[in-house]
Amino acid sequence: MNTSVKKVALLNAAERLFYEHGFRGVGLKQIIREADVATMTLYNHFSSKEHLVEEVLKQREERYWSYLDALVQEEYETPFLFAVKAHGKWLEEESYQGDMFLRAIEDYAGTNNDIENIARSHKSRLLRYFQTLAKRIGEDNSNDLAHYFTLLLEGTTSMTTLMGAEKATEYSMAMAKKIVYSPS
Amino acid sequence: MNTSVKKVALLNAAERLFYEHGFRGVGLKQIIREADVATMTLYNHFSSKEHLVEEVLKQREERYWSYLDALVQEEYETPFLFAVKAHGKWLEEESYQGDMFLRAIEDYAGTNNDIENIARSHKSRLLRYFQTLAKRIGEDNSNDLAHYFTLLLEGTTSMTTLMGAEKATEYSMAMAKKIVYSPS
DNA sequence: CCTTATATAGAACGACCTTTATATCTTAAA
DNA sequence: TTTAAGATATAAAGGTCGTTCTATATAAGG
Repeated sequence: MNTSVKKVALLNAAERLFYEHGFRGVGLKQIIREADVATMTLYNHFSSKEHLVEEVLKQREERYWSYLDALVQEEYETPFLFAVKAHGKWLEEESYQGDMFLRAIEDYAGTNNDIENIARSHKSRLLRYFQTLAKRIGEDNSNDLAHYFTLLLEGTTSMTTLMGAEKATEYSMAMAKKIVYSPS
Repeated sequence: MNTSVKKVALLNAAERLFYEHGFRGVGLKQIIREADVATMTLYNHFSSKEHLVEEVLKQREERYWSYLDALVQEEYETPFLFAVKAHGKWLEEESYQGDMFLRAIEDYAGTNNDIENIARSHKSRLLRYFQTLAKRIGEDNSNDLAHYFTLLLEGTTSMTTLMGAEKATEYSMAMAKKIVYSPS
């Protein structure tokens, strides 16, 4: 048994609470209570709150890419549009209120470099993902295209906070089509 | 003298610090120190930290619209593109690291409705602004267009955190042109 | 059986937080 | 000159925070 059931409970409770109320808006006491775990159990698995934040971010990144990969590979014809749609589904199910990684960057910038770097690396991976897609298509301005879609997904996430994932995705899909089927 | 010099110092210090480290990442002690003010002076002007947050948001909203209005009216021909550019300038000068209103919504959702409502009303005002512009143009799908540009600005703000305002604005301007000059 | 890992409850620590209280000082208008 | 408002310094209350400590319990593996 590599990962204990208690550690999983802690990570899940922490991810949910951090996402709902922000990293600084949640105390360890609350996490411990909701994970139904003793104080020292937390400190046996994570050496500090900030290390817990790091692990939560890593877990969320993994979940995000698993979710996206699984969906995107269903449809291979128009990977760009499908990525937008898949991201929209992720927002609907798991990200109704902003982006945890962006918040981590903002909350810990200049305070905790480890946390900030983990969050930033997730974001650069998103850009790299679109760059790979764009090159495969063989566009001449593939780097620009990748940036457009990164910006589009970021915008959709923000809009989700304002009007829900369904409407946000509806608009971002329409924009995505304009971008894909538009002369460069 | 309607607003005292100390109150202004408090609001400015608070806005800067809240923006840099988040509402919960800054204590009143730090705000008081950097505003060079006594504790009771803060409580003479603001009845609590959360009320201070409200006033900071109101001040920032005013500054944002003053900034945008002043610039947009310089060029009246293509108001959409110019709004994107003006927003980019705002990002460059005052918003290098995410959006304060979005953070307020996320940090205080379910905790403080007053703060959340102030932040949300700023966002709905942004949408209304674009709706007005779109109607003036006389597009048939003016409501969609307004949403596209709201999403575009939100995306640009997020991208600024990731790669700076200059590059973010460069890409969002290119996207804006594709959207404006694209068949509906 | 013994060891080791994992878990438990509960108290306590010092630091920091927001807020209130008290008492003094400046200043400008009435 | 008196008065009232604004600002000051200092202290402390009351709470929460992250973290550590102690001491005990359980269960699986060698």
